[in-house]
Amino acid sequence: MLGVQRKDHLLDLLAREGRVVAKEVAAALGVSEDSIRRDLRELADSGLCIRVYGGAVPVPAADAPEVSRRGIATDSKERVARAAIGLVRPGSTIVLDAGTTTLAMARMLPHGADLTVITPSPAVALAALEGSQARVFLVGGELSRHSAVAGGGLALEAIAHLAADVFFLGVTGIDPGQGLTTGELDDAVTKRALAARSAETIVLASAEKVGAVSRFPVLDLAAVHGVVFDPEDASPLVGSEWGRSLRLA
Amino acid sequence: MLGVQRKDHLLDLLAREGRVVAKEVAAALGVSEDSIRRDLRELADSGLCIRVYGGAVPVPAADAPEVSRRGIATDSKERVARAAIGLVRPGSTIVLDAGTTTLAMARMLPHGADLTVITPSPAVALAALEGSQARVFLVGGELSRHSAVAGGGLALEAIAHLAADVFFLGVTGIDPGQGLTTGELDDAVTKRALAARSAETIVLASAEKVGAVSRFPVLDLAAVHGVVFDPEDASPLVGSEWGRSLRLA
DNA sequence: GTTAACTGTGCAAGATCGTGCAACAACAGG
DNA sequence: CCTGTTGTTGCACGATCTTGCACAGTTAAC
Repeated sequence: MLGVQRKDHLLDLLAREGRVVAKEVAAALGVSEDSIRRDLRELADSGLCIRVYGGAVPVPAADAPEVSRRGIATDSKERVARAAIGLVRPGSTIVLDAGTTTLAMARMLPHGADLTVITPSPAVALAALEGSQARVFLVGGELSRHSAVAGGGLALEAIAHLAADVFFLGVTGIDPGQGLTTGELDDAVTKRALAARSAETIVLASAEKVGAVSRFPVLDLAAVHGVVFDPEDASPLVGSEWGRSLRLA
Repeated sequence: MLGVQRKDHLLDLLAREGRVVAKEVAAALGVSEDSIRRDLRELADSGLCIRVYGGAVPVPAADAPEVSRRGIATDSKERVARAAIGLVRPGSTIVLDAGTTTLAMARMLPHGADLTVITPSPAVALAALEGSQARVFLVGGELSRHSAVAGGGLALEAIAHLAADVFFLGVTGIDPGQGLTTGELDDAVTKRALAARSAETIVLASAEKVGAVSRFPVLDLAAVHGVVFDPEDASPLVGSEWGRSLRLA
């Protein structure tokens, strides 16, 4: 029995029965449990299954990479994107962050506005190229598996040589106390670098972000020049003095 | 027993049983395991099988949904992509050019092969990220409006700092006299830079490219290490001495 | 808290791999 | 017919990989 056949069999079992018990498979295939455990470990390392005590289970759909969530935009994100589009000045150079809100923005870019778009997100880049006449610059780097955005040293090097008028920043948390936060460390670094090379930074604040806090800090609220809230967001934070001051900042 | 007969038999076994064990076949055919191993190695180098410890397995078919969507009769680009996938060695770093053939390759990348993928195409990058476990590096730069591929100074600078094992090159023309050609000047420059940073360059030659000539030269045929033709391409060029020598180059 | 099952690691035996080498056959040119 | 060349084949050998076992640490269950 070839090693690859064993792994195929394991993946097959995983798909058909939703679980694999190391002991059972070892007995069924006539190999030692050690080999099965080794196989499961390797499959888990490749992200093809999840190791659990006694065997393994398939990768849950919820953990699927963000790429598959592409295209789903809540109404709130659409409204924020539309509002942000109003801030795009003809002839300017803008940076569009990765994320569903900026992806929505990329699809709404005005025609004939002589825009230059810079983005670290391949999805946003393609949307901007297809949906507008803008020149599109793609920031290179290693793509994060979770949010499909370029980051790392290569990206920082490229960003250091760029300059833009407005940076439309997407984050996962916007909180009066904790400031702007995101779920990936590398992503936070890239966002800061983009902000540093832009004359203005504007945060896109769809409803579910307001009041939320993620793991890694990106910027202080004082460092941004504006926040675009969802005009229909009824959150008390948006209506508060905090929200108002940010909106006008 | 002639060498070609042995290889035919191996391919037959591969197709019928889904695997080949070197030891078994050697005993069955009455030749040494070395010869079988040599055959399998050559078949693997041609992309006709995948070498594994103990024997070999067939090249994995394209993803099931893909097949069902497009029917059994995949087009020339799909067949070339499939054949090229067989040349991707586990653990290696590959460059995937922009184009529909390389896009098909990105969708077929083997799981759990510990690959690193470098590409100047956002569409290829997203496909690779979505369909495999590979690390994906995106080459930045200005996106050409025609083929959505990064190019220009930024791209060249980024490419200069990369290195890869194999570059899967897509062009629009492959001609014995004119060599490899493409329709955009900037694109040709990018392709050359990628080839210069890769240990090997392999050209993807779907049927409609063979014998065609485009405006801008990319490389001489002598500069590439292999050409993947469509196995079902009946063009006289492919069967000619020219096609054969390239195929084996 | 105790017990049994499970896990990762180190290790040694065996299988397999790639390479270099020599023997041999097939072939072209003189 | 002879000879040099080329290509194939089997063998030897060191390197690498896989596998099962032992053992100690960890986890789940009772």
